[in-house]
Amino acid sequence: MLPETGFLESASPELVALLNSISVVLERPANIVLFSENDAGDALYIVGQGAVEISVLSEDGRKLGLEIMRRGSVFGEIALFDPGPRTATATTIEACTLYIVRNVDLLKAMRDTPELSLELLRLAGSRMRWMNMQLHEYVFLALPARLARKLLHLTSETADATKAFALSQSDLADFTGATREAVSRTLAVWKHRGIVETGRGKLTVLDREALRQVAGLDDF
Amino acid sequence: MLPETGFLESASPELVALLNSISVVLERPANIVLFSENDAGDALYIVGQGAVEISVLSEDGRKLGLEIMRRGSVFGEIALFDPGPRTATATTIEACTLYIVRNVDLLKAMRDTPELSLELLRLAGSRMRWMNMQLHEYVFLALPARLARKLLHLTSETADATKAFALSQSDLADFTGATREAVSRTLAVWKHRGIVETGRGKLTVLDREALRQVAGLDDF
DNA sequence: AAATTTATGTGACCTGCTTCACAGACCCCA
DNA sequence: TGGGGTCTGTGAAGCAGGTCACATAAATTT
Repeated sequence: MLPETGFLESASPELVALLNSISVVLERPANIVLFSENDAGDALYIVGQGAVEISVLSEDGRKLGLEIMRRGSVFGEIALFDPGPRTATATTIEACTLYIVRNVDLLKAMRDTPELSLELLRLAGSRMRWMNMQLHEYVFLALPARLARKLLHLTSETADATKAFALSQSDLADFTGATREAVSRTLAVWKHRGIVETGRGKLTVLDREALRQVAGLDDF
Repeated sequence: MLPETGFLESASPELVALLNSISVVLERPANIVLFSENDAGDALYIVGQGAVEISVLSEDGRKLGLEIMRRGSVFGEIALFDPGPRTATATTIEACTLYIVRNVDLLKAMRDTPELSLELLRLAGSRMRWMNMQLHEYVFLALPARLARKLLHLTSETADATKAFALSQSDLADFTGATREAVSRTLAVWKHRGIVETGRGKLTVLDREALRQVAGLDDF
């Protein structure tokens, strides 16, 4: 059974029922590449359990992490809308239960039930807004602000915000498009100010308000 | 009558007919803001004649130019898929003939004719691919490569590639996310190598192959 | 518990781009 | 024909972040 969080929370019962009927369950261990940039793609994924990292790669091997998808998140849907190569790479970072929907099955259903298309267009629109925000942040913000935003975002989903979350500084560097050293130095300053606490491979946010300030999210 | 270039070239006769029947013609002089980031948006635009610049702005007034839309281009469609604030600003840079399609009209038609939804989803998908490319270029490429790509892209649409095209260095700076000075220095090097020729407010590409090399588009 | 591996902290230097400053060049129009 | 904008070219200095090079510390293996 599909989860009822994330995009599916706001989806109609009809769409959820449809997805349940045409999706295939897939179990995957951690650290498996689900698909890579430029692969031919013909299916979208829904996360049931676990976590999947979405990233883009440069020719010379650099990586930019975009998002961590958890229970209820939908990804890989560009291939549904416009068949062609994948634009990002998806890798499990925890053992996962995934639901796969092949685009031919979904397109067939959409022809029968136009309402479904409208819901999926809404999904497309929200994904575009999200991509626009990524570009905006990357172009206009310096490293400290980008890092603060990523930390706020990535820790917002854990129920207990004070709990440490598991990402190394190298991972954070990938997610902010910076080097590990630069992240380390920035975190050192914040640690000194009591904003965060760091440990090997984990990090705890102590003062979200201060981070929001660094991120430029307080002045409006 | 709508143009039959750009997205509409690959659209079905049914969709073109529909758009013709529900669109409203709008004439606008140059240098008019059609809509701004964060405006409420409820319509998409199709360019009949002229040119429209799509850009995003930062809080502190900086601007990043994304694209110049010409005959046949469709823009402003995020508001169609997912009603909400505009994610970019659209400004005429030449006098324009535009066709406006209100999203309520289009959504109504889509409910009746599911095939139309599939075509619009394809539009959504291609726009996502394009945004992904923008992010990719901005994150992984240094100024010279970004500038080279923008020049190649912006001059690819003119039939005669050797003809000068009209953009100042400040405009190019906005389109590459750099300063006017940095653009000027880069162009000076290229001019010296015979790759481009510059004039006040205009520029001619003499050696597209050399630009492609700088852009990193030749090694594969 | 020693040895190996992997993550973190930090100094020193380098570089690409920004910022500031100004000098010329072009263009419009009085 | 000349005078005030608006572009363009270029120098000098500053700086954020990258690169390189280790030192240390925490986990993992043997």
